[in-house]
Amino acid sequence: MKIASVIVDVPTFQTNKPFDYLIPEKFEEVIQKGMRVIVPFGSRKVQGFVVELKDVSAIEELKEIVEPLDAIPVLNDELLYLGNQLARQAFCLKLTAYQVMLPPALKAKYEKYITLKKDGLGKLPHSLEQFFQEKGRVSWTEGEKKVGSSFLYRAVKKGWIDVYYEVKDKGNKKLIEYFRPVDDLSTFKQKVFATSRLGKVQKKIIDYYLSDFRPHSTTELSKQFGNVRGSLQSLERMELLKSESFEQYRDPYKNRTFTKTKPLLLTEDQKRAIGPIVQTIEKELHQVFLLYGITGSGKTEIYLQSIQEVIRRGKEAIVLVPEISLTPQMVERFKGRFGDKVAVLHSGLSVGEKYDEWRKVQRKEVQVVVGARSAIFAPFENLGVIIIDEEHETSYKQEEVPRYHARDIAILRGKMHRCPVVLGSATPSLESFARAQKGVYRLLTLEKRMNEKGLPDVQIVDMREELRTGNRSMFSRLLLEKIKERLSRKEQIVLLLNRRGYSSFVMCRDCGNVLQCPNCEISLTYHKVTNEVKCHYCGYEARTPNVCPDCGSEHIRFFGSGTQKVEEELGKLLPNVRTIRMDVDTTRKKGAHEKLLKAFEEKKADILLGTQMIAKGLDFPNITLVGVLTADTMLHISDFRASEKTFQLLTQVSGRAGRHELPGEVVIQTYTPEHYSIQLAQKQDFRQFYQREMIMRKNGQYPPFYYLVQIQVSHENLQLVVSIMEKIVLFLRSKLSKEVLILGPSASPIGKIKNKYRYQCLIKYKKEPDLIDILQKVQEMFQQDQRSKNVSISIDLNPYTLM
DNA sequence: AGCACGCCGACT
DNA sequence: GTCGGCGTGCTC
Repeated sequence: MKIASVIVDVPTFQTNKPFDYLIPEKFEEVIQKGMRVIVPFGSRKVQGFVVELKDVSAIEELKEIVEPLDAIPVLNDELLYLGNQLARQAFCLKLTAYQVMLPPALKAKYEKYITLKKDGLGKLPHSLEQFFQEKGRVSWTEGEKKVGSSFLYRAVKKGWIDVYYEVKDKGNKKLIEYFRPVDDLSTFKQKVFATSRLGKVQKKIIDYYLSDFRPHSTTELSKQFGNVRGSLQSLERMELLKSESFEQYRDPYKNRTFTKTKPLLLTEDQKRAIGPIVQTIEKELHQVFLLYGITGSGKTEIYLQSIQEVIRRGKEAIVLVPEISLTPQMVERFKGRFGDKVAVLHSGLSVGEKYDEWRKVQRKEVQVVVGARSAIFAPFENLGVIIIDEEHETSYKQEEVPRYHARDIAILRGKMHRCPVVLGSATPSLESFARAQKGVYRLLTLEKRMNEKGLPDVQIVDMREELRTGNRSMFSRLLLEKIKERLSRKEQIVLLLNRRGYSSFVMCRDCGNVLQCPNCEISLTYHKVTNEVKCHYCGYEARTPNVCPDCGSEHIRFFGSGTQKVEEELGKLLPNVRTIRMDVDTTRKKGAHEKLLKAFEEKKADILLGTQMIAKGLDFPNITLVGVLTADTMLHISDFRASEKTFQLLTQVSGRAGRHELPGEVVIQTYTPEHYSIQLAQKQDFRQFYQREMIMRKNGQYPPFYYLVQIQVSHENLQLVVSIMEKIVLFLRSKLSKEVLILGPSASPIGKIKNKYRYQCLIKYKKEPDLIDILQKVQEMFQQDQRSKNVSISIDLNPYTLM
């Protein structure tokens, strides 16, 4: 095995295949499949993944691998297989697939350097030459700043300077440096005695060691005596002390203690549900379960006890939760039960923290991973169960390039490990429930709430009626009255509004002109605090104009209400009310989400006002009222899942009220009270909603009756976009079967984003065995355009947003 | 991605 | 006649 096939870190389709390299003799024992290596590629050095070892290559002249980057492969055989599968189904590069499966810390960084050649002596500007004298080499960016890139290019041509690349090995592991005495105490004393001269600081350090004879960390010593690095190094040279480094994990939960919990006694309902799961774990069978349990019915306890069984058998478990509900509360439940057997992976962690948590898995120091979508790639090798909580959540589908669904990966892994996959939800996705009905998944149900409490009382308020009777505020009389009632009882309230900012659009009352983003086909949102209008798609910001830019009229008005406006209106109606606002704007900073929730938990506010991010996971005993300000905002977007999403959101948010001793109430305000998704959310009747919605989907030829593929082309040039899209559709029509429905080409619902026009087509199909290969061809056919003209063609299997 | 090579128009 | 723009092809 002297040759390694390597996928290089060059993100283009042209290089999306293995390149062969010779393994130098000194690394023959070291280099394995799945490791990262540095290889020469053209004129530079790049990172790569070894995907195969072999003895012969079709290529005549091979270059040698420079060096390995890992001691243990970062991708095991299963992950390599998953990566290839992912690349195929998500139409992405193998490289990209490997990268999403790994923590971002392992992604290579490159730095371009220049060095001075003999011929360049005296030819460069002073500022640059000085640099060379000081450091010997200069980073390209630094040099560029000094003398400009064109000069540098010329200097390279003239042979004055050399350019080379370095793969930056980021010291990812956090090391703690210790100094320990070289000898035992008596030898140490003798040596000290024999040493003729000791500096002042050195003496202090020696005394410290004499009083406490054990290793001390550099940080500890520095705290005592100031900056002592130099002195310590001298002592090391005198062979009194010796430095040692230990790796230390960055523990995001280090200052938290978790109260140990014991398995709870299961209700009859729960026992019935967990039985089949445990059986499949015991028999080592693959089976997908849909655990349908109403809010508060104790799904988490079933997860916990299934995992317990898995751990007992020496196996491992992955638990996926939606990012947003990965709150301390959730983490606490798992850490409380399984202690340090748990690693946590979510986007709130720093790059280093993620890397450390990931490595705990790699080194088999933990048996459980709780995490968001990408945690499905946790490198366990002996999985006993995979759990996906809130299975219906759209955040399990990655909307960027590798467009994968965590559920699909979970099932793939479940098959390979012969273990169950448990999908849990109070409002399952239609797709999953339909599969359960067909027997593809096995349905398990929890129909009762654990505490035997009834579901909260839900009331619907017709806002048209409110308008007719002269109430033009955002709050119906009923909701306002109930808010006041809770305030006087010192109970807490959650208000949901699905729109951030102040108002959703700005319109001129004279000419009807709506302020639009200059780069996107989207109306601008008014933010009062900064008096700006913003585009939530491209980030465009501008001062709010005083007059209409179209007709010059001063009658510019704001329509629709966002969280900012509601907050303001609340302040006017109830002057002393304490409100916490939670939306993308207030939770941008790291840890802000957590902090706001904590403040609410500690009753520092009466009302929690937020967008859908508050709908999940919070479980505070004092919440007795949930208000949904406008239930219809989501209903009218052009999305075949609009009703489903509305039903899910209303049901989920209703579940926030009255989870404990105090009974809960929910008020839903709407302009379309007759709509079935609102009516059935009131009754919390999932099954009936399912029946109704399935009829709609069947008529509309949507999932779960048809599978969907979205192909989207975007570019600055509209003609180009249209012509490519047309060619694609023509090609598809010629290749796909007659039963397939191809819709389009048509402009995307948002026809332009960031100055790029967007066109799309939709494929609806039931069975199309060659589909992936045909779509792969589409990708290939337009490779040239994608590269040279910068056209982007995205193919999305089972898309979740059709915007 | 980065780089070389080749072709073309524009300018010293 | 040379400089520099871009389209194309190649990197084991």
